[in-house]
Amino acid sequence: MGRWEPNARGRLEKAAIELYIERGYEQTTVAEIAKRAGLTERTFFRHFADKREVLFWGSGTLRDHLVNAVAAVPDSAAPIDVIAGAVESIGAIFRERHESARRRHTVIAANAELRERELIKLASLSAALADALRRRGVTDPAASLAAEAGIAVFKIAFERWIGDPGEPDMSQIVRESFDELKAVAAGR
Amino acid sequence: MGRWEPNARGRLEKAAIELYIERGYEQTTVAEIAKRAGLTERTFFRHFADKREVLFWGSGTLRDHLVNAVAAVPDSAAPIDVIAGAVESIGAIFRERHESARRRHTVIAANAELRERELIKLASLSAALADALRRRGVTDPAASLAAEAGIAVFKIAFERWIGDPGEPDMSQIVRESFDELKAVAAGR
DNA sequence: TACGTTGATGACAGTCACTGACATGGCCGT
DNA sequence: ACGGCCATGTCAGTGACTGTCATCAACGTA
Repeated sequence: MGRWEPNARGRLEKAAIELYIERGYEQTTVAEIAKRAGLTERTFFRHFADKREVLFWGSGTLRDHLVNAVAAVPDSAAPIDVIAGAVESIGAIFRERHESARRRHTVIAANAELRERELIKLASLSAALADALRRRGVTDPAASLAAEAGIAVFKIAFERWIGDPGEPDMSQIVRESFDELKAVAAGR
Repeated sequence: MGRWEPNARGRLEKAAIELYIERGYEQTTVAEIAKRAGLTERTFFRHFADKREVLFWGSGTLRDHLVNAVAAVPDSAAPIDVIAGAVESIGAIFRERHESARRRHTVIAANAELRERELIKLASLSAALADALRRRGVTDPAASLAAEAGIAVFKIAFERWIGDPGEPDMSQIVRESFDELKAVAAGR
């Protein structure tokens, strides 16, 4: 048996999310999170760069998934369809997590600092998508525009998915939203 | 003559920008800003909600301008062209401010907190544009998508304008970028 | 002219996010 | 058995931000 309980990071994450839900993000101190996890404040900051990051550290996985998904699309596809395919494939990741995603989204939506952090994470997804397109030979500004538009679609599709308890498949909503984008951009 | 020097807010803003450029945002304390402006730290926080906001309080003006510009476009225009017209009209505001915009952008780009704040300000512009479209009868998700796409174009056009010292007219770049977006969305 | 009100600022103590430096003590390889 | 490793604890900071009360010129009003 170890000197310490295992999975310190996981305990901190669980404690933080519980407290953010119970009493709100601003009303929760890092000392309280650490105490509930049986650790000290200093240890919290060894695992997470700041009080917000505990809700966002998983976004690296999402970025890697998107980049791999872009690489998997056939070379013949147009940039916007490469992006659409990659964003659609995210649906599988979220399939079993509708309820936890909804809870997390509620916490984030209630606080401006957390919304800021969410936006910069989405911007980093966009930057990664644009990079992946450039590696396929797509030039700027088309690469940046396709990536930004794709993330815009993702944001809107995600909110619709969160708001619809009966729809487990985000991919479907993403597809519809890309079609809407194409219609809007065509001036309809 | 007043009890205090006039234009406290303006002095604070000037001092803050100078210091952010001279030694960087993180290396500048609010106490130093206040001292250079001949005021106290407490007074800084009466004029600006936080240390970042001093670079962003002007964004309300931009939002109002965009909303008015949307209202000024003929009813017959498609949503994406309404947004394009509104975003193009921003060019006039920036025409004489190429150099100060570039300096400000350099400061923001160098710091993650400031980039976060910039993103949430852009998101609030997007929300305002979507509202303005809804008031014209455009329904969701078309309104949100057109607004998000428009802000995405603005971000990209703005960076190109900043990077091109010989191009004083952002409107031209915005127009080209909207055309690129339309081409990308059409699968080209 | 006296006087009460207002509003921007100062002074000051306090909370909390975050950091650097050093100490502790099981674990693991030799 | 020993010695270094590493996750954690401890502690003393710094700096952003807030609440509260004091100050005092300006201004309106009697």
